[in-house]
Amino acid sequence: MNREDLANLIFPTITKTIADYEKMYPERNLENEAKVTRFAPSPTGFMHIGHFMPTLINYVLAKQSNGIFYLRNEDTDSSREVDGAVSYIRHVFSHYHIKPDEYEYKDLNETKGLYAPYIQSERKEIYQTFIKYLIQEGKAYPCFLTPEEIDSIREGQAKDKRRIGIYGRYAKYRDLPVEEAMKRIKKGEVYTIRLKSSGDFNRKFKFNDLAFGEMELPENDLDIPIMKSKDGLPTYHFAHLVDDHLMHTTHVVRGQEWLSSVPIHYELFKTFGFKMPKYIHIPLILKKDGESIRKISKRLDPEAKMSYYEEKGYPYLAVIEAVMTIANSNYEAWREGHPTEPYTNFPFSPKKMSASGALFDLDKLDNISKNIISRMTKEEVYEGVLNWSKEYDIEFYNLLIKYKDYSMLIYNIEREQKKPRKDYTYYSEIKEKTWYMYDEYFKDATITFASPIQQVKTILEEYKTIYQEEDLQEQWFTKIKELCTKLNYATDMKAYKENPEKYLGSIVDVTNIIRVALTSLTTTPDLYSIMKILGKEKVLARIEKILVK
RNA sequence: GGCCUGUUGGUGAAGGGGUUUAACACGCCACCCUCUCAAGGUGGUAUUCACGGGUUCGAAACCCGUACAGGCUACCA
Repeated sequence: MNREDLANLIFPTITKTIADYEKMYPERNLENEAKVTRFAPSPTGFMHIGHFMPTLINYVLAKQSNGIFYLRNEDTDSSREVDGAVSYIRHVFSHYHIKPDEYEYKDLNETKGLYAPYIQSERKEIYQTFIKYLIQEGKAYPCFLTPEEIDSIREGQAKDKRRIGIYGRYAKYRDLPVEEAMKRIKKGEVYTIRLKSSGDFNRKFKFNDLAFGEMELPENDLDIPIMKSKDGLPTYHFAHLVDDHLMHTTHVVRGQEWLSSVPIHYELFKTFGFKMPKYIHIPLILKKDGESIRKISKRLDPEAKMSYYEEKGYPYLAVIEAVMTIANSNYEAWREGHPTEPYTNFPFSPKKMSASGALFDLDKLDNISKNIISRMTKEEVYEGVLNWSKEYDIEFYNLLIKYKDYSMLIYNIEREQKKPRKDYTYYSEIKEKTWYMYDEYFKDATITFASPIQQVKTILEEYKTIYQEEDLQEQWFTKIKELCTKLNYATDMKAYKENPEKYLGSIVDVTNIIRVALTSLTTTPDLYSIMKILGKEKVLARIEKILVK
């Protein structure tokens, strides 16, 4: 009886070798500097902003180096799996125009890429081949510790203030004779496979993280589980080793919470003699909660969910720009110098990444978004609102379809100029800011004036007589001033403020009466533009409606 | 408890020993412009870089300690 027999007892159906798989998944044929990156989520919840940042960085790194960005589904924990998590990722990717070069969508029966399967639960045999090798080499062993035993070990360690985990003398089964192990397995005892660690916790090794720089970490000496008893699937650490080796990942971009697992990964790669990918650990996105700061939470913070941004109707690029700004401190400066280049051209530098967690600033996002919308053409704005309303406001959507050109005129107010208006922050806001332009909504508006109704009527009566649709802006404004003079309103605020008792009011009162009559609101974009778009018929009808009351 | 990482305004941050009386952007405030908004313009907004020591002619920057925050410490990823 030897380790070979033990390996065969545990994995009777595994006949391939590691070399076989390395042949099946050969080196990628890419340029020298090309980076191979991946987004490898576990489908245990819906994608949130904390996933989005690493996704973007991975994507940018691959794109700008003519490399490969692939999607891998890390579904090794079936008990925590959430329905729809994978299709939601697909949705987010398509919403943000992120196209993975390789992926596997089981529900669509769609696979792309030569390193498939990209779903971990379908790679069981591959992992087991690697584990079998370890057993043969005596570098892994079946462990018969029960959960209860492990709990009591942990309790004991905590009580004695010792390091917690299965290592050294706590690793009860690491030196169990092969015969004994086989006997127990044959008897049907439940076991997990653990790595037989050769590390020494008191020894340090040097590790270079591309974001954090060089650091010294203690070697791993934990006999970590690499295969679960329940279904023979590997744990995260082991799957990471196998997949990133076979898929030839060059750069792993992941959240900082993984930094403390590096010693495990280091040992795993060393054990097999595989080259480690480069690591870029990125800061967490945090949230201020009263006085304290914590990791952003899907449960507590609506803005953590990717759906938040879609529902509000931020242009997809606004969210990307905002995240890039957090990810790399010199992104904004680069953007200023390259206003029209795709963000994927940004020379991303891991060294320029902050090492501490960052609060996600929604004000900044709003500002970025406003700027992006202000630089769009009227057609692009229309497209944006249309797509948004199709999902979230079907009534408005129908109106937009009906009044396409008319709506675009509204979006074009003060747009085609050097410094365009910036009043739309996101698409969901546009209806709130333009509804009065549509009779369908305006008919139900309540109209109240700040000035006495007699004054209102006088002004509107007079205005009706001077209003000419074809007037140019300057002509229109001259007429307004003449009207002011005629009715004893000051034509400019300075004059009015100096002698308020001399006048009935100022030009502001006059224009605001017209504004309210036409829109029901006291704040709108330029009145002249609004009237141009409404057209003579609507303008007069809306004025008449007030006069007859 | 152990290990790891961090700490510069309200936010993201630049800066890695003297050119910093701390850049830039967002926010906020004030004023200007103005038919109301949105913009735009001008200016203000950290008595000083978590704290305490040290090194130095000189420290936000280098060293040590402390505090605080976060992460990990699962047959979760």
